[in-house]
Amino acid sequence: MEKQVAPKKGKLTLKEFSETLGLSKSTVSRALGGYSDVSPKTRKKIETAARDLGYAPDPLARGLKRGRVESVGIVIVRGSPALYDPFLSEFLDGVSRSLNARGRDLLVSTAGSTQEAVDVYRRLIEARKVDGFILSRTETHDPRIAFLRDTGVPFVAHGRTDAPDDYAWFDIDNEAAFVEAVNLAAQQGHKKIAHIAAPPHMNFARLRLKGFLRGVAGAGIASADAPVHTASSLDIESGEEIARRLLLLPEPPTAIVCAVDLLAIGAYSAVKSLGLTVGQDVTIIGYDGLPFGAYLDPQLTTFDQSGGDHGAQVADMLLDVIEGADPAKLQIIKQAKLLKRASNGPPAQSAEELACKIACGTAA
Amino acid sequence: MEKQVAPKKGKLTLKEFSETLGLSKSTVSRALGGYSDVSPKTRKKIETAARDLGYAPDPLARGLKRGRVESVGIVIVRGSPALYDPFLSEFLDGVSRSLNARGRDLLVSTAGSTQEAVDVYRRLIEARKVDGFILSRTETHDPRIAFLRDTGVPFVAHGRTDAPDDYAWFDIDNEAAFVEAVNLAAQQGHKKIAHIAAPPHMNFARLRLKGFLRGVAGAGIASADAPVHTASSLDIESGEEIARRLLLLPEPPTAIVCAVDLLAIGAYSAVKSLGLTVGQDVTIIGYDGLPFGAYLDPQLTTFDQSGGDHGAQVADMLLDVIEGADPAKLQIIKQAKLLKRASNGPPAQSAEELACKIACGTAA
DNA sequence: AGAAAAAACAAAACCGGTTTTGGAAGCAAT
DNA sequence: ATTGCTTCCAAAACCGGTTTTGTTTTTTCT
Repeated sequence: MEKQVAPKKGKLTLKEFSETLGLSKSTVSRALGGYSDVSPKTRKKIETAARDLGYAPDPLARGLKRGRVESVGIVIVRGSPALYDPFLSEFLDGVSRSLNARGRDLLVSTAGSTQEAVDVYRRLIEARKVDGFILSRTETHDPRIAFLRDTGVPFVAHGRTDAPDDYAWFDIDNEAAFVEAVNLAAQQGHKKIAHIAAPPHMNFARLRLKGFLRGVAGAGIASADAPVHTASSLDIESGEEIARRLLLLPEPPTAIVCAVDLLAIGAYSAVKSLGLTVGQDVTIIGYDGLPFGAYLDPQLTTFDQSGGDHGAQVADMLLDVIEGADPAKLQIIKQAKLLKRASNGPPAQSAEELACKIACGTAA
Repeated sequence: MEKQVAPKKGKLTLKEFSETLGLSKSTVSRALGGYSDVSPKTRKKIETAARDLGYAPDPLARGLKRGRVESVGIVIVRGSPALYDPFLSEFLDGVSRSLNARGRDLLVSTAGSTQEAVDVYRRLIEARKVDGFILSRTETHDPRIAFLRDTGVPFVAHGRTDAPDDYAWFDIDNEAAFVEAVNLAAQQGHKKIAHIAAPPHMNFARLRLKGFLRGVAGAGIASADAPVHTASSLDIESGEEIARRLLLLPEPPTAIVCAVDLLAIGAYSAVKSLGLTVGQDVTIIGYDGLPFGAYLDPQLTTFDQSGGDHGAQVADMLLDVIEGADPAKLQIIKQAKLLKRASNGPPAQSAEELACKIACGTAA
């Protein structure tokens, strides 16, 4: 194979463009850049010609001088259960739409852990491939945020950490959502409500637990009647196993509030395998709004995520930060929307009676 | 806010680096570029110093001169049911890994249709943001491929079109997989096997149908005993509706081979709602290997996708094309792997008996 | 030993823009 | 009429590399 010569794309260059106009490069550049020392007449002429001839500056060359590349990055930490859920695709779609509307693009990379993500950040910064970052799935103590804050690179987090004071973030009010979930169950007459929590190093998990505890306290339920079990991994198996353990307690909960939908789906299995009916014997409430939840029997009561909107919002915030906005002033919290479906309802019997029913079922 | 001055990153520049070495820019650049007109001694010295001082050329500046940016693009066409499935995330992960291993990055954008995707391609090419593209979910007549072929920009398709001759692609042997699916059912004694097809403008759908037809012909089943219904959209509802229609035929099929898992999941609902048992009364076979399939009752027999491997493979191919390989010689086809689980089995009764059973059930 | 060829490095042009500096023309004030 | 300001445009430097062209030194050949 012959050594390949660059095809010399027929792109119109500033030099050529300005020559056909009979003006200098600098004048044309300044006119298009909106500087003041160009007469209105000349400016008009240049702008018209640019449109007609289809001139647009090469972002690469511009980036070299300006130090910006008009791209932002996101590093997805794999291994999380994110693979199951449509949230990521929707989120990326929203981000992409927002960015494209403002002439930017999105660079995506993956990493095995948040630590590894930091290495990727370092590489991308070093290589000058992005102007800033979007972070997703923040952890309670997040090394990524520490790193980016230190380097001074613009970023926006989707989700907070334990010290969400001086950077830009967008988050759902997880705490309020779980207060609401507990209230829903309490109002329907549940006296014993359990929580299957996610590992507390995920910040959302911490907040959901906090909301759960605030909810039960508010409903006047003793903490002994509000057992909390933490799942080590956020998958269906884990949900099933823990729900089963909860239901086999001497006094089983009549309602189980799950940190994420996958755990709730597992809980369905546990309830069914014990011969019970979801929504009658046991209320199950999830969180994530997985489309799949609508196909479960009965349909899962959960909270909507609307990842697209989040993505768009976060991307917009990041562009603002890149353009100089104060990150500490860009902090947005949004309420989650309850999707009330069919997996919740008044308890068919009390906890004691439920325990009895379970004992009979498993004995049989 | 004051006009912000570029922070002047402390990056080591070629000029500085070569000066500390007492050499010229050109010599240093050529040494690191592996050119021959540098003495071994000098080269060694330069390479060592580069490592010690952490010098790396700025990709932006390099790209400006070379015409390459060390990034490739992928435009995801939204609106497809892709949102449900983990394939996309896994695919992106695979792509990203492969690219990063070779020092490249991935730029992701979204579009509402393949036509719109072409506009995005045009913009990204014009803006010189990528060196090539990865296409996913090819259609039978794909405008994206026509466009990219005409412009001469390197690309690799994940999936073929109807005329897969002169470009690089990677595809699963959809046809063979569906022959296998039919054979599986036929060998277990099914005499009447239906296919819920996907819209034929998706190329994989065309090939799966082709495989299905070849399979039934090979099994000696008359086409009257192998009804094909095409789903207008690839979702659960659609699968349920069509499966229901199939089962209410005078002589219902005892096995249903579905083009994708989502349709199969819908078929489960139809079977169950008619009081039948999946895997006994009716065999259901899917395709996609959605993790969710393993949690259905009974577990869904389907074909594995392993999106990560595909992504990695496709990315590698693209880099080869960018480096000058002949696209027409890069065409890889891979066999799908059957995940034999519990939704298939010998028919509990003949088609006539099944019709009877269904009639009783719906009457009751 | 002298000419030709090869080796090793340096200087300068270039990629395609932006930004700083410079300079001519036009007008008001002294 | 000279000085002093603006206004508007052009020249040149710069961003940080790569590549082409030049030059000096060393080696090889007759």
